[in-house]
Amino acid sequence: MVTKEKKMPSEDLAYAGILKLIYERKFSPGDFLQEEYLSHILGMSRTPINRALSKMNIEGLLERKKKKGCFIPVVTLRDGRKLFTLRAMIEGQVAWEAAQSCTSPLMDRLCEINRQDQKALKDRDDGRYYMANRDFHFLLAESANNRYLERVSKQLFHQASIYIFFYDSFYTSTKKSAIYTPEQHEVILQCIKDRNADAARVAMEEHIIHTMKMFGSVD
Amino acid sequence: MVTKEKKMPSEDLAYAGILKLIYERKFSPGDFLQEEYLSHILGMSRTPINRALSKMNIEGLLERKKKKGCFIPVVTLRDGRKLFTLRAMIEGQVAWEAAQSCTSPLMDRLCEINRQDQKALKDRDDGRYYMANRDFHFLLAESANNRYLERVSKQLFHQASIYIFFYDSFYTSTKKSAIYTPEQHEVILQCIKDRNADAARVAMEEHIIHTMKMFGSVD
DNA sequence: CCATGCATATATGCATACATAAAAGAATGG
DNA sequence: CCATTCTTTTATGTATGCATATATGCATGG
Repeated sequence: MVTKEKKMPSEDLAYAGILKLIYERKFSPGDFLQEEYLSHILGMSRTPINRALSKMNIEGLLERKKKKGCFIPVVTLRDGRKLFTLRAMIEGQVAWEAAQSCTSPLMDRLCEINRQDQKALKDRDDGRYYMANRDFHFLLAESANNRYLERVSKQLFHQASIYIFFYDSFYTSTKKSAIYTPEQHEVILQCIKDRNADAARVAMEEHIIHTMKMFGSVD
Repeated sequence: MVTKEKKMPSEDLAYAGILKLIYERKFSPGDFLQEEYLSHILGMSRTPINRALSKMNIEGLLERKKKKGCFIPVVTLRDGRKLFTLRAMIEGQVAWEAAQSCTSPLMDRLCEINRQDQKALKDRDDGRYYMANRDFHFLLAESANNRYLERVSKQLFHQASIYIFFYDSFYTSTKKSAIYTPEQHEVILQCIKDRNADAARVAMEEHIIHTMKMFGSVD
């Protein structure tokens, strides 16, 4: 056979599937995610669904009440500002450390991802744009060569997605917040390429705060 | 009946039980934690054990290999320094925010915990000392009134425990690193009481770095 | 004697049945 | 007519049996 499709574990499929449902806006803040329903939709038993939901809960993507189930978090703009302020701090540190330890092949991949980002934005393909943006922040987190910082950075990104998916779309346009993203990413990459760690930190902090202001300015 | 024991969910009992086994040093770095063995020891089925292990894995307390199981992480001093540097940053921020939002009743509880801390240290009761120390950092994390910062702070504390439990005992004495802890906690509390956020941050950063240096100075 | 392939053992991944707790609704008493 | 309590409903929590992937050891061939 030509295709070398490795059979993915059901738990991972469940995680990806539920995440997909969330960012296709099949649920709203406060909505209840029933295990049986999800297991029916995704074509598997409750076990991997439950484990995926647990993971999302611990990562902060979902609220969970004992013996009740999982819910899409109802978040306030005030909380959102706290999250993005923390993200600015953490991802600023990521950029700072990446500027010191990032290798050339990683830089190339980051540039490539940023090109895809730009292309998806041009094509107005929201799904691909989200993926490329996520890939950029995740690969940068990995480039910092610090397992603890990487984990925290990825988790905060996931949590921020809740705001991007819901809040942002209610008050402003996603496109508005995205339109300057690729060029800001470009600036960050240039600082890292120059091994200017302090500048990389500042550029990243500004990028995160800019993203926050897109939905944080409405209350 | 006098005691109002609410029946704890098995998953929580499993989590607490496994954590207890870890900090009673029943396992060493690299050791394999077999689900069936744990379910036998803790007197429950594999299901809650598996869920507790998943939680610990996501929190970074355990390594997990697909279709293999969970292991006590094998960590290096180099990684340890990265972790404690990050903790200094995060808990410094916790202290800073707590200094602005901490209420009087919380302050009283923090002082009370610190007294227990001191007492446990005097009695050379390692278990109670660990619990009191954990309670101090956790309650402070809650005092910051920032759900995201709280989550990150608690997770990093858990991960740091791995170093405290294993590394520290191999090279130095636990008592040595603990002996100045209550008075450092006292300084932090005083800064918070004075609403001096910047001083609270510095005091906390120094406290974390001090803890790190107890085992970070041997390589 | 070493390398490669296969068989077997073992522990996790998954599916399913049942137990249990929380919430909603009905019935009864004030 | 409202409040309280009991019943019923419903979805999660837990236990268990089977499927499956990984690793180990043995056998066989070069």
